[in-house]
This record gives sequence, C-alpha cells and structure tokens, in this order.
Amino acid sequence: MNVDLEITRLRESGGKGFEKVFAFLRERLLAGSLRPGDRLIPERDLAAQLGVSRPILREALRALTVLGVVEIRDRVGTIVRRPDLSVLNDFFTFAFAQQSEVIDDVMQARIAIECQAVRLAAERATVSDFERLQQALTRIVETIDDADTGGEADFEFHRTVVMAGKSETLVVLHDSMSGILMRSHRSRRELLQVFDTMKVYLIEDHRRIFDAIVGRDPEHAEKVMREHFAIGEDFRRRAAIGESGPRHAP
Amino acid sequence: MNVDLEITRLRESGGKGFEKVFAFLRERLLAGSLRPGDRLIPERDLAAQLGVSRPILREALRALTVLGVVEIRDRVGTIVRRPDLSVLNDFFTFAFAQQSEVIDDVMQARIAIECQAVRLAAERATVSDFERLQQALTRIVETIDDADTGGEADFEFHRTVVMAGKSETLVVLHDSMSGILMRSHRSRRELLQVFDTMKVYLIEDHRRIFDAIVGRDPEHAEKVMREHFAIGEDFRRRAAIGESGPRHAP
DNA sequence: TATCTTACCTTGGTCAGACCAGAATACATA
DNA sequence: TATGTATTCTGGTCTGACCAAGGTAAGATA
Repeated sequence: MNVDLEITRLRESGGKGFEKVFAFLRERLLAGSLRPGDRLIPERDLAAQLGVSRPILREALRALTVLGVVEIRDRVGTIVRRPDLSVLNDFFTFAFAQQSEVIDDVMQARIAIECQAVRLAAERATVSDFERLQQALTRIVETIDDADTGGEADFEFHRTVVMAGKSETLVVLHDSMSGILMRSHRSRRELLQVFDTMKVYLIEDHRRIFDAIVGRDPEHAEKVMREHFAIGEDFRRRAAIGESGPRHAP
Repeated sequence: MNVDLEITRLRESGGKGFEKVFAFLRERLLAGSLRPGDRLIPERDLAAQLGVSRPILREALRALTVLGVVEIRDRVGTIVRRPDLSVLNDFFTFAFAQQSEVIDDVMQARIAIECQAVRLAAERATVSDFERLQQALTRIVETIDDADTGGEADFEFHRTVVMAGKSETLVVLHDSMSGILMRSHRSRRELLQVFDTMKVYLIEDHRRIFDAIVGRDPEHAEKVMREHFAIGEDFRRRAAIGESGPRHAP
C-alpha cells in the first residue's frame, strides 16, 4: 500500500524518466525500506511498476551500481549492497587524472593520509600486521637494487602501514592516489637510483617507521614518517635538478 | 588511426558489452585523449563505433555521469566534465545511511587532511588568508551561543584553514567529507552545548590554531590542531555517555 | 522412497528500429 | 545584412524480441 502511494507520487513527480526512477530508488535506499541483502523485483516487473521502459530502468540501476549501492548479478537479480568505500576509487582516479600536473599536490594528500594512518597503526596494529610489515620490510631490502620491484616493494610497505591503521576510509583514499603516484614514480625512479645513499635511506627509514609502530609510539611514528617524506622530497628535488626538462608530453 | 587500433582491441577484449564500453571510455578519459569540455560524438555513432547498441552505450554514459566525469546534455551532446565534489556527497550519503560507524572512520580522514593542511597553511597562507581566518574566528565568537550558526562557523573556520593550505587536493577531499560530517554534527550538537566549558574550548582552540598559522609554525600548528580534535572527541564521548541509547532508528 | 536427471521458466544482457521534442544550423527571404 | 523559417541532428524513450545460464520442479531412475 505504502509502496503504491509512493509510486503514484513518483508518476506525478517531475523529472524525465531516468531522473525520477533514480530519485525513487535513491529514496527507498536512503529511507531504509530497501536494505542490504534485499533483492529487487525483476527488471521487467520493476520497470512496469515504475512506468518506464527496461532500458531506462537499467540506466538507473547501472548508476546505482557505480555508486556501489546495488549489485546486478547476471541471471540472478539486483541485490542491495552495503556500499563500501571502494567506489571512491573510481571517482578519485578520474578526479585526479584530469589535473595531471598536480602530482606534487596529490603528494600532500598522501602525506596527510599516511601520517595519520601511521599514528593509528601504532595504536591499532595487530601481530599479523607486524608480520606483514616485517615481510614488506624484508622485500624492500631484497629488491633494493632493482628499480621496478623496488618501487613496488616501497609502495607495498606504505600500503601495509595504512592498512594497519584499520581505517577503511584512509585505505581507500590512499589506494585512490596510489595509481597516479605510482605512474609518476615510475618516470623518475631511475634517477633516484643514481644516488647510492638512497639505498641506505630507503632501508633505514622504513625500518624506523616499522620500529615506531611496533613500539606503539604514534607521536614518533608520525615524526619518522614525515621525515621520510621530507627526505624523499629532497632526493626528488635533487634528481629534478639533474634533469633537463621535467615537462612530459601528454 | 590510433583510435581505430584501440577500438579493435576493444572488440577483442573480454567483458560483456557494458563493461568493455565503460572500460574503454574510462581509459580514454584517464589517458587524457578526452579532455574536459570535449564533446563526444553522437550516441548513435559512438555506439556503432564501439560495436554495441545505444541502450548499452547509454548505460555506460550514465555510469560516467554519476561519477561526474561526463555530462549528458539533452539534445546537445555528451560533454566531458572535470569532476567536482558533489558526487562524493552523494556517495557518502548512501554510505552513511546504512552504517553510521563510517562517521568515526571518516573523521580519521578529516583529521589527516586538516593536520596536513594546517601545516601547509602555516607555510603558505597569505595575508588575505589571515584576514579570512580572522573573520571566521570572529564569527565563531559571535555565534558561540547558537547551535546552528555556531556549527556552521566552526566548519567555515576549518574550511578556511584547509584552503589556506593551497592544496587543491586537500580542499577537494575535505569538502567531500564535510557533507557527511556536517550531518552527523547536526545530530549531536545539542548535546555538546550542555557543557559550558565547551565555549571556552571552542574559542580558545580555534584562536590557538589561528595564532600558530600566523606565527608560521607548522609543527605547532599541527600539534594544536590535533589537540583540538582530541578534545572534541573527548567531549563527544562524554556526551555519548550521558545519552541513554546512542542508537537511532533508521 | 530417496536421489538423480532433465526440461522448463525466470532473469539479466543485449539488440534493432522506431518516435518524439527541442537545440543547432542552414537557408531563403526581406 | 539581418531576420525568420525549415531542415537536420541529438538526446530521451519505448517496444518487442532473442540469447544464455541460474533455479526449480516434474519426471526418471535406483
């Protein structure tokens, strides 16, 4: 009954097809009358009830899909999902990719995320996190001479730190920027390897971060992490000076 | 020519219609061959070129629309947009509606952003930033007795701080979370006002943040900001304890 | 009777072609 | 040259259809 009323109001309400259907579903989702795990009625029926064609309904469902609100399972049905923050990944990828010359700016966000995450990690990390960090650290040492795998090991360590912070939001944000940072990193990493002191810096810094986390010292952990970034920035600057022109063609 | 090659690869690539089209457009967008302001070719032509039907293409375009990447203008065409933050508010709305625990987690991200931003602000803030901060501070004092405008003034001050950091990325991220945090803030703010000491805390803390920025002391600025959040968290906790049941009906 | 097969129905995935209304544009006219 | 009109183009939507595979229940088998 309740539903019928809403649908009646839906037909009257402004909006062109897609808009009204999307708004309708959005309301139902937000109001909680559709809860995670629920299965929507078949597309054909739903389309009929909403007074739109199936393609239009599917546009709306697809829109909700990219928002992570529902999941369309082939030959099964449309299931309401508990949205996880991973959909932000898509968005940030787009958002950041288009302002491509702002890598340095994105770096500020990465620093923000990691400094907070390492604090949380120092408080919340479990024994398994310690193990994972230890492994990542080992891998950094092992791959110290290789640019490719070395870069990956570096990122992996930092990612492990963030995950040890147990904040899904921070993890997602961090992952979101990893893509572009990774890309920019790839283009400069050869340069970095020319410095021999780099190796020491890479290994020692990460070990100190690890120690601070294991030592349950958030304050110190952040301090070390911040220094780590500062030194990295310094290396990068020095490398840039050696480089003739930092402009890449798009 | 280049395009043809990609399209050929597209046809071969796995994925079911929608998936491949979405992935294709995504690549073009990310790669930068499609830039903000560009108008896509007509749906009919694009669908034909991609080897899918128009409804499927529209599903993909709709998906990109909710991500804020493109804008479908009726009877005009599909225009590539530079994604703005409003999309994120949509998302956080959904995420929040179904699990209120996210708030606490998002708060960690806000702390991360602001602590980094306040550091940058201490380094980069201009005289006009100082003025804006001063104004925001004044407004906090003026609205100290009103829950509604007081909350806004509070947020405005923090937003001003982030903007003074001159990092576009941090501003974007911060704005993204403002929506959801604002909403949660609204529901608890009455509770906070019961403490008289709150007023002192609110005014003094913000003034100390302001002073640290003006004093060009990043280290201290972050410290004060962090303490500010810690105390706020403490107030919130105490308020929660005073409350009988923190569960809200959905 | 209990279990295994199999045929059928449902459901999402996709397509083709069509119609509409309004924006954009070209063109004819004053 | 300026203006108004006709045509084309574009998104918005609908209809009806076909496919492939998951679910299910009737029927076959042990």
